[in-house]
Amino acid sequence: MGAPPHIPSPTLNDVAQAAGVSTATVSRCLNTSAKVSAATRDRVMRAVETLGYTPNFGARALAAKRTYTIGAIIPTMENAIFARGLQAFQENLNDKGYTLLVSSTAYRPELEAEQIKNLMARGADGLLLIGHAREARIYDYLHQRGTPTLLAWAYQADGPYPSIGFDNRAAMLPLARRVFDMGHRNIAVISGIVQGNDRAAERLEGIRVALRERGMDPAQTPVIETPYEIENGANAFERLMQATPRPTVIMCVNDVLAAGALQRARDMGLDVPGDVSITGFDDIELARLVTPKLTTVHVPHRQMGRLAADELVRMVEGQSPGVSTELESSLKMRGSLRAID
Amino acid sequence: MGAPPHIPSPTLNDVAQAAGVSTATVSRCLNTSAKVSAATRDRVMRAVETLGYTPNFGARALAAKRTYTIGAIIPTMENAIFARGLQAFQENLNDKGYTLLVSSTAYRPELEAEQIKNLMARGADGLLLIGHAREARIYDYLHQRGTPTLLAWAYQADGPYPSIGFDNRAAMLPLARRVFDMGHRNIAVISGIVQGNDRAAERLEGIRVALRERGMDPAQTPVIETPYEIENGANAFERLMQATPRPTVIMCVNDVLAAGALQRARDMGLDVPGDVSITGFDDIELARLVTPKLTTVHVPHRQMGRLAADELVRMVEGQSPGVSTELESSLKMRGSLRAID
DNA sequence: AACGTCAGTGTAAGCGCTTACATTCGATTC
DNA sequence: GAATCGAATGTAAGCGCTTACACTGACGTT
Repeated sequence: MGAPPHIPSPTLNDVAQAAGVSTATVSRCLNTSAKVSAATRDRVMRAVETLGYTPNFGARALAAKRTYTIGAIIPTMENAIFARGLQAFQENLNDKGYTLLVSSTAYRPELEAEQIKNLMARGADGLLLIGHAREARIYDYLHQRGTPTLLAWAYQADGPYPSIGFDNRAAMLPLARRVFDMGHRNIAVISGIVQGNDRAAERLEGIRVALRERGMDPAQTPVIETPYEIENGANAFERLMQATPRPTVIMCVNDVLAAGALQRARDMGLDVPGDVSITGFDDIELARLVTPKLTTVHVPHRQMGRLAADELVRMVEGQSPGVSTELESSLKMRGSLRAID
Repeated sequence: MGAPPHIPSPTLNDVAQAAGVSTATVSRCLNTSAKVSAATRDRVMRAVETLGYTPNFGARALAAKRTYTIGAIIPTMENAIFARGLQAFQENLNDKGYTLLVSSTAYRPELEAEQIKNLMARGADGLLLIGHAREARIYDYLHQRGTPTLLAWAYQADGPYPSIGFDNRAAMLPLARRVFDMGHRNIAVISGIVQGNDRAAERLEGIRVALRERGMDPAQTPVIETPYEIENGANAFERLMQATPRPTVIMCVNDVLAAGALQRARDMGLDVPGDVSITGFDDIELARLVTPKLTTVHVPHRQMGRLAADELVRMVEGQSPGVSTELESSLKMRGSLRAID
């Protein structure tokens, strides 16, 4: 190994000297592209190349008050729910010359405020947040700072900030209705933690609306709230199946919990959908990997991510005050749901 | 909405004025904690609170040449291979007062250099990279800058940088041997793209070593290289199964590809392991979700992430020159592999 | 020939922070 | 009571960059 030489990174000034110009000219070459003669630009670029110069991000942000960085805060990186949408978001952002900074709250909403501050401190030009449910003081802070903010994974026409996504309640409704139409009357639900999570809350509410439509009492329907994790879905399933009479269908508010339920069903020797039906929500890849494939609600994650990037950049660049977009979801009927005969 | 007031963030100076002290004192309160009287600290902290002050990260980095930020570059965020290990890495880092910045190359090694520069420009104090395979000039750059760097997900005693992980070849070997012991002679392999990916390359090599041990010619064994994606695993499976004689086992270098293979097997009406066995590698959650559960090689991802954070922080803080650690992997026999009788 | 114009370039003032060094002042020592 | 000390605080010099403004000189105009 030997002692590292530890050469400090070359600075703008080093480049300027090497190219025989002022720092202003180098900066202009690197940024505004215009206003520099071709000959000079060549010389500068060569110097940049030779020295292996990379602009210091902090210094640049400090001077320009602009970072071309967008921050996103999601509840979790561990399961795939946000991965695909975020990937599309990032790709689109990169195409537009922006960089994405992601941070996760591990489903602890109380951490969000801190993470927002962190991203702002790092100079984020705009923010992508998930869902609507958060303390008013966070919105106050954002509004005061004038930070362009877009809410995703949930659509709400009259929210405090523009949003892009779908109406989680309305999206769950057709699935719940279908479940009834197939003859199920004994329903149990595995939900995510509803507190601080409007997506989960709305999906649950969608099921309740359907129950009421059929003259049933939502209070009679067993619901287990549990953090989004496969194992938790499995445990919830096992508990729910102990009720008498046993549910004929377990509706889960997302595919991850549903996959856990399915796994436990198999481990308990129960046939799905023979002994019990299971439904999910999101239509992540996992839904088609398990056996039987999950009946679920398809959400256009990629499209959502792409559109979110479009709109957020427009907001950051002052070309849009922030427009909300509602996306369509659709039912995916697969093997895990069967009619009661 | 109304026009946003757009109040600029309060600065250190604002806090200093509010507390009636100099900026130096405020800075000391926030950082070195010592050297400030209790009374003053109280006053300052109150001012910080009142103003909702958050230090400007760029300015701080610029002045302190220290960011308490660690950068990590992984091949992909989309599938779970790195998620768990990285989660543990991040948690441990946070406990130590560091922040993690992640960026992904989408399995395009040529993007890595750029991302490294980006993370360095953002002031990363240290770097976590995956595997050993990369151009020498990247190592040169890192070495010249003296950036503490740790390589993970692969162990190599004599690599250019300290590494933490396991010997991918040695980890694959027992599984391959077991496959032979169970009577399989007609083997086909689905591999990730080997180019620029030493993990995939070594795992593949592990299989070849086992083949040679049994006096078989690795050149006779069909191998399909394909990017890590479920769908690709599925397609590769279908192609491999067209060979005559048909393989009795498809060994995949990771669980994601194996899950794809399994899915396609089912879609083709083939029974696993009745008609064909399938094996994976990594033992991610997915391996236990599919039916049948995947026989695979278990890798202690969480432990790896945790230890990586320990060591990298030690390196950053000058307490360690960088020590490599080899982790143990273990065989997980599950339903997707069956003996030939 | 005198002038205005403007593209190309340089000068220098910060951006918000940390920290080496200087200063202050009460307590301690002789 | 003067000298010494050290804890607490202030002063101010940058860190590497962007950008408003100033400057230069070649060109076209009149």
